[in-house]
Amino acid sequence: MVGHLTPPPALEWSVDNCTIARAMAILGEKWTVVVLRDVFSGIRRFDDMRVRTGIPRQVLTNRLAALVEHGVLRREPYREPGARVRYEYRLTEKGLDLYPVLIAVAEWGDRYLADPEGPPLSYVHRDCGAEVRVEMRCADGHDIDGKRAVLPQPGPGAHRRT
Amino acid sequence: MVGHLTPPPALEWSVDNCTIARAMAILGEKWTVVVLRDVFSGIRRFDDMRVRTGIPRQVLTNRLAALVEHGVLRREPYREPGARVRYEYRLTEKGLDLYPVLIAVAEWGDRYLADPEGPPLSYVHRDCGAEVRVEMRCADGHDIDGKRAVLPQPGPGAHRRT
DNA sequence: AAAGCTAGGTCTCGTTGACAGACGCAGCAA
DNA sequence: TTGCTGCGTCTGTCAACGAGACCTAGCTTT
Repeated sequence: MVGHLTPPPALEWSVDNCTIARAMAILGEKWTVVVLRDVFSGIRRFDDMRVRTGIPRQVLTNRLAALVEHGVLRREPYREPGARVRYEYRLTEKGLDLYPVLIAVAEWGDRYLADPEGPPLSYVHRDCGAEVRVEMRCADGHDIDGKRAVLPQPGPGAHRRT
Repeated sequence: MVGHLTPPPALEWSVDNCTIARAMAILGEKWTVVVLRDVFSGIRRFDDMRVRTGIPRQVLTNRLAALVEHGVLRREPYREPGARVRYEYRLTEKGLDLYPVLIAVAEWGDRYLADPEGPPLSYVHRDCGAEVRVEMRCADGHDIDGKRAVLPQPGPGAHRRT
């Protein structure tokens, strides 16, 4: 416990190695998160995704290739009886680790952007069926009460701007 | 407690009212989350953001306008001594509620995309200085252990596809 | 073996959005 | 009057998206 910290001078740390920007370079391309939503829901095949989402073929091709290239998805061969070998897309560990991102986005969207009848998709705990949410907690185990209780700080990779 | 649930038939619920897609229509535009990162870090003025991020003027103008229009930011007048009135951009409640999203993205980026020296930015608990993380927890209070313990389900707004 | 189906992948072309750089503009100061 | 500041807008170029048609490998059917 160090007492209340004060914000650092905000303009002094750089931005070119920003991990948020890098993450969003992957996740922020149009349709990428929608593809991930489907994959998390067990949709693994090109045409299933395309039909469900309406993503143009080329774009879907690009997104899947990019996600595979970034190690979020992996391409696995499968074979339906009496058909040739095809490939499906499955989450890697790196991909599964996007679950909190997906749920955080869904939670925000559900709160502010849902239709009156509610969101079309929810996430529940497999063991008890209760809705899953994300919560902020600090490494010392304190639950973060208000959002003002979080303080952005320069991290180890921060370097001053010229 | 209902025992383990089995996944629903995945192809049967629709997608056009998806709150994830709607959220990403706001957050997924290029640079939007980077702008938010700055605003959360206390950067509130056009040129400060532009210099720090390198976002082209037009794009920054568009993003700020879009975020204001969506109610994520609000435009507040301020006046430096001996200058005319200008406007700065501040988070609304709706914007502050994006904190879990921002931290979830940062956490994933930090884990997989950071430079060897570490990320340039971290989020700490204002009271104790410990790093803030997001965690998944269900409404019954169970911490979600593995990521396979979450099950996507059709929600109240789900409607079948034709 | 010829023809057709399936689950994708590829090509083309029109439209939108990003980027860089220059210019405009409302106050305030000199 | 001129210049500075903090934005905003205009212009032209290039990449990405969107719609639709066309291609393809391997299987089945005749």
